[in-house]
Amino acid sequence: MITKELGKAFESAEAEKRLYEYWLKNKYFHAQDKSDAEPFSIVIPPPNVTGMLHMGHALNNTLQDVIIRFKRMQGYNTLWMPGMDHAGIATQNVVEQKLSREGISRHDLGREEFIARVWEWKEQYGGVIINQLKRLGCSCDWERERFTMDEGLSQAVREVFVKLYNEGMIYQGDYIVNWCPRCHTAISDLEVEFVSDASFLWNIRYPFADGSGEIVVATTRPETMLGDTAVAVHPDDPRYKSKIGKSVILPLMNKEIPVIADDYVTMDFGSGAVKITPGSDPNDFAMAQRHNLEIISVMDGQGIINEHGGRYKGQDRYEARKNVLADLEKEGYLVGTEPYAHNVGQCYRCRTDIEPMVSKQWFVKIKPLAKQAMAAVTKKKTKIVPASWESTYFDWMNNIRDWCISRQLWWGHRIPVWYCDDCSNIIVATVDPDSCPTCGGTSLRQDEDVLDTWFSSSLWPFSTLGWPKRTKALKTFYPTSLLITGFDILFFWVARMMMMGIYIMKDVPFKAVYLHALVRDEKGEKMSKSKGNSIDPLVMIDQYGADAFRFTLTAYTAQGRDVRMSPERIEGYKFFVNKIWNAAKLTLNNLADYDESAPLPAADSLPDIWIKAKLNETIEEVTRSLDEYRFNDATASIYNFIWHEYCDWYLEISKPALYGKVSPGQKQVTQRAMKEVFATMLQLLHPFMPFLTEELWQALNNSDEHSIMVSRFPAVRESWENKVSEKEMETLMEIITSIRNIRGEMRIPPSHKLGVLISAADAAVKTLIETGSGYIVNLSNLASLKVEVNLVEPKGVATGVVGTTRIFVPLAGVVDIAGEKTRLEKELAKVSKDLEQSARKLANSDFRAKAAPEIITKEEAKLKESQEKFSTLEGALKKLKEIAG
RNA sequence: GGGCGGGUAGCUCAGCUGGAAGAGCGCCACGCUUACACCGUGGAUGUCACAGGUUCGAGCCCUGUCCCGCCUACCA
Repeated sequence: MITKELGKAFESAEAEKRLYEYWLKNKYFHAQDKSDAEPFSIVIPPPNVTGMLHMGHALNNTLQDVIIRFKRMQGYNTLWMPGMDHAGIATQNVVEQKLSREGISRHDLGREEFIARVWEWKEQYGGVIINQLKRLGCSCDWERERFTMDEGLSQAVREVFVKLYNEGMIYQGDYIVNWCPRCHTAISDLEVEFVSDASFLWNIRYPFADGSGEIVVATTRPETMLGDTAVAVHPDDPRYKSKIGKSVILPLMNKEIPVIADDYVTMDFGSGAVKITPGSDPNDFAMAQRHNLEIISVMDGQGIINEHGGRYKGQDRYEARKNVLADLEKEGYLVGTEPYAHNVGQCYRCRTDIEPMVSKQWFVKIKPLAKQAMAAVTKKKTKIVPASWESTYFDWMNNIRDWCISRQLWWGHRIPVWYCDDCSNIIVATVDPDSCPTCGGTSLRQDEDVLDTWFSSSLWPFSTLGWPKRTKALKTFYPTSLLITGFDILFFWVARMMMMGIYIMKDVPFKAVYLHALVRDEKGEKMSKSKGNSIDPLVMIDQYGADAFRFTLTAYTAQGRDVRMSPERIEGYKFFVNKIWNAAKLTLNNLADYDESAPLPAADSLPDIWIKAKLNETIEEVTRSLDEYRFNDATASIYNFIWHEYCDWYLEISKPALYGKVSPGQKQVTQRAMKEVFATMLQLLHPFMPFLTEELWQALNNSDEHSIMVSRFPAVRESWENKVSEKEMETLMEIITSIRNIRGEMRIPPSHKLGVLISAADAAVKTLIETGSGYIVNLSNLASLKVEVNLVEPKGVATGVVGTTRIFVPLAGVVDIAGEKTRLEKELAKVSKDLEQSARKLANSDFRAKAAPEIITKEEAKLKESQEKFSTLEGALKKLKEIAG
């Protein structure tokens, strides 16, 4: 048969480009809206439109592609839905920075013009990551690519908002929220990151208004005292019981505030009294609501003290802190300062310290949604893998607070709420209203805020499939089969998709979710630009090829473990690619004169049967591993098969047959087996190394008519199972290894062809060895091989033992006898340790009484083997000593 | 403060339901054998963090301790 000639090495860069285009051209990535085949769908975790491919994306998308290609080859109607996220804050930041280089702000442009600029930016620079995903080999259905801000998805957002609003699940109100003074927007609890700050605890004296002494409070944020509206103590605190209801004078502000009692206060912290600033602290805000306290905001949206801050007006919050402290000191109110470590909340986007502020925001009532989302996991409607994440999921859901969904940004889905200036009616609608349905007035103002980006992301599994339209795609692919994502967005995204999917679609968004770990550097540190330890995936692809890179990521993915990426390991798998390439060259070269149509002259030889049995086991392992998302096991299994079974043994042992040194018939039989095994092996490897396998598949078939990616994934074949032949082949392999071992240990030069004698325990073993003698002679470089049943050990030989078989390598004239003596002694020590262990176990009556029968049988066999080996080695040693004298 | 994960060969890590400790890299020796030196053949290397316990049997199960990560939390 004709195969394509292969070059010296796999040219990954050239091949990747060519083959990806080939796949696209043939629409192999495209899923059918309607099909007889069973559907299998995954939605991509949409990368930010501003994003550049980093290691996290590379890992996440490689795993998705592995599963998608695997399922596609298994015959499913496979959809991998791609797309991007509009990333409200991030994108707005990028465009604002660009504008500031031009010397303008978004306010100079106005809202409409600014948004137009963002779209312009998106068209020009946005979505580079899509092309980067293509370089990884991702087989997404690009024809379906969606964007959270596109028309359909925006409609979905409105529909959901209106539905939630109408059903009382969305409300608006003045509450304390996390405010970022730099981004000028509220953010959700999740978007706040806490960092430890080595600061101070300042103790401040608040005198009683009636002059009867004072009360000392401690704070980490003295500047907020400007907005204090109470001092709280524990109701049971004997020190303060009598003071409850009295007033203290707020220093610097000279106003009276009450002393109240609330069991939120911890008696044994500090003085047991705490200042209450409802406008600047969420706990204090809650207390203010319980006690009907006045709520004063002393800062504006930029973190600058406003008119409620008295003489500090106009000062930035850090400057105000300094001045407040100085004044307190000066006026004798500062009692003490102690070093204190506490956590400061920062904006996850820009690292600015968060300022808790009271403002009017929109919220989603979350408890009812969370309840359903938990039930779905409890009832296994959605399976979380690894299951250990379930407790984290439940814990978060149980302690969840209402979701603040409004953002004071311009880029995003504008809240579909209008206010009528004529009758102050509120209109919540999916379509922009022209006039007020209540009074008919036309002066309508739309709410200025946009929605949290995660709001639209939470709809992703159904909005991308066409909802609110009832599309065929939606019917076919929802609920999706699987979600693969990093555990870091379990709350941000996974949990919210669960809630929205169940609420809107009345069904879970995905039947399973696989959470993978984070990619770190070699030292285990999180990769980041600022640390300078990040590895660019694209550089890795350029350097080692996408296949080696993907294989590395997959091989690193053990459940529940961080991925520590190092270029050395990628290089190692590049060597694996090279190994496969060369094995392919050998394979293909030896198929040149193979006539597939010719009748088969003989049955498979022992190595042929063996390699198929091994391949069968590999198919089973790879399939099971992928079914269970045990990615590292899948790669280990296939790596071992290709390198150590196919290359190291099968190809080597088959060479004589392939070179026609056995018989013409045998050559053809081996060609047939080799071709089949090689082709199957490529298919097994395809999900991990799509480019290399496609290239070799086409070379093997000398055609690009049928892509490997739409070929049928190998299935286990009962006819390939053969435990007996496997065992026989293993015996031959062990004999070969034993002779090689003696050669190596005894420093017998490879050029020296040995004459070996083998003693078989019985006629059956003798026949086996004789049948395989060609393999043994060839692979252990022998001049001659003689096999007898119970051969008497000759003098001056090195002895090897394989089960009941004894191998004698004459040493006369080759090496000194002392070397063999050392080798035997070493071997003997090892065996006697095994022997002792087994004997001790079997001598234990409890073991015999309680262990499973098959374990006992196994142990007995082990003992027998050790005993035989021991006596053989001992005998050999004795003989050697006789010679040596 | 709670929760989770981890501590196995020099390094990075596997080890699924408890039954003779594994891989890759590195290391040592030998080798240009007509696919591959990005290779081949052979070899060395472990008180499985520590202390108890359960069990005939523990890297794996239980208890405690010590380190190291991460997540979460309203003690000012």
